Amino acid sequence: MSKAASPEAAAGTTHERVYRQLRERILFGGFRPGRPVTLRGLAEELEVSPMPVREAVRRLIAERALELHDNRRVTVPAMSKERFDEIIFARHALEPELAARALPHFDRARIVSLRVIDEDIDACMSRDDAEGYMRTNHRFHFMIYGLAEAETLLALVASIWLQFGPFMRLVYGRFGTANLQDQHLVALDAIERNDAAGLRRAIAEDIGQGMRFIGEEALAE
Amino acid sequence: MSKAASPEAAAGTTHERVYRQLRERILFGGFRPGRPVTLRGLAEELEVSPMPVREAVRRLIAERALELHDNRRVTVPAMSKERFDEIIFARHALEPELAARALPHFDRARIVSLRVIDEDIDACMSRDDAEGYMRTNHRFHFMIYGLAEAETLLALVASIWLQFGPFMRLVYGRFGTANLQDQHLVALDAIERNDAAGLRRAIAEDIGQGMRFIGEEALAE
DNA sequence: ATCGTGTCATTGTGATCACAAAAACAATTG
DNA sequence: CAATTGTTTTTGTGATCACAATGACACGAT
Repeated sequence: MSKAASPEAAAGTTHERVYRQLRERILFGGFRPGRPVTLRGLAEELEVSPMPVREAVRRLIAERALELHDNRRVTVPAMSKERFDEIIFARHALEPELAARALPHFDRARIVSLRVIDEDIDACMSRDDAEGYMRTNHRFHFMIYGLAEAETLLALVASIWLQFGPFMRLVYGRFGTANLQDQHLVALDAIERNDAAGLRRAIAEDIGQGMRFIGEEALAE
Repeated sequence: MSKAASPEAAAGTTHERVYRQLRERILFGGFRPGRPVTLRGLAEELEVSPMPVREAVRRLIAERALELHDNRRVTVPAMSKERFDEIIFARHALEPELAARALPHFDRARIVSLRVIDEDIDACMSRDDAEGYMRTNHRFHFMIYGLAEAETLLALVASIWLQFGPFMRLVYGRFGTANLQDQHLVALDAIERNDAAGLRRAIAEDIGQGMRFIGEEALAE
């Protein structure tokens, strides 16, 4: 058993732990786009030496979750209309497929926990809990995608989520989450009916609607 | 002007140079899949200290061009039928779109140089020059994709190419490139006719045919 | 011969230091 | 007061060292 583990190999190292912490912050809104991120600053904050931070940051730069400017300064990338458009396209191109591939691997227990997650999402939305909404929404999608047994595609999608995470947070923080609709019930029904085409449509619809809301609110041209 | 450059920021650093060298090797067949890659070994070979190699390797791991096992050993990942299938899907999902987006940015000069590249490809194929074929084929595709002005999508595709590069090389080295067909002329004609749908089809066809050849030869189940 | 066992070399990881470039700040000038 | 210059601090980069874990290898027992 010397093969790399699915989520991540070489677990237990410091830079792995740092990587996860930074990743969480990026996904769920710990960083504000444009604000510079310093190695020593993070190191002190996370109480580790600058070294593992360097490796974690370098990795996040490669995943396009952070951006290295030619001043050698590192920031969370700002969103542009063009970039946002590319992200929407990539999500539409990959995520419905991932969901469809996950379909055969669902069982009763997984569907139940997916419904529980969805209820959490609704709860967060109604109490306008932006971070909670993002966390549970992320969990909902990646619980599905993770069942697809398609690591390569999953990695692509994970990288994409890292890229619009901070921006999404910004929008929800400004405009609230209360007037979002829950599109996930349609997906859940499709899963229970084992309806691949329906699931694809539901995921695509969820992406289109959620991203349209964000785009219209924050990227008005 | 403090924005990051398109291809890469912080150019001129040692780890950037090392990164490019390793990337070249991976794309065009310097490494054999499964063979372990050591930091100190590469450092000595490239005549740099282990430090920049560490950063470059970490970055390539994040791009899934290298794989970090839980023994903490780094290798070029082996190809599997499942992974290959995911790669084909992702290429079909992204590359035709990139080509279509590049279409408005073509001019006479670019079309000419694209034809020149295509002639080089044919030359390499007929003399069974596997590495030359891969280099020119890569240049052909990324000259098109690079015109799309879609950095986010381009990065996804670049990562995918890094993942099947070493495997492709293995196949061509074993079975030769002589019996490949040139599918690029169809694409070139579509570009000249400004025919987006036709270009999409041509790129998709090129992917399907090339990958099918590789898959059938090397991944017979 | 084959399997265990102990030794030794090699590896990735993390810490620390040195340095040059960049940014932040202060003093000075118009 | 605004803009500019000069100084100081902070930053990323690269080098080197220490260390624990892993792999390679030779030796010996069954």
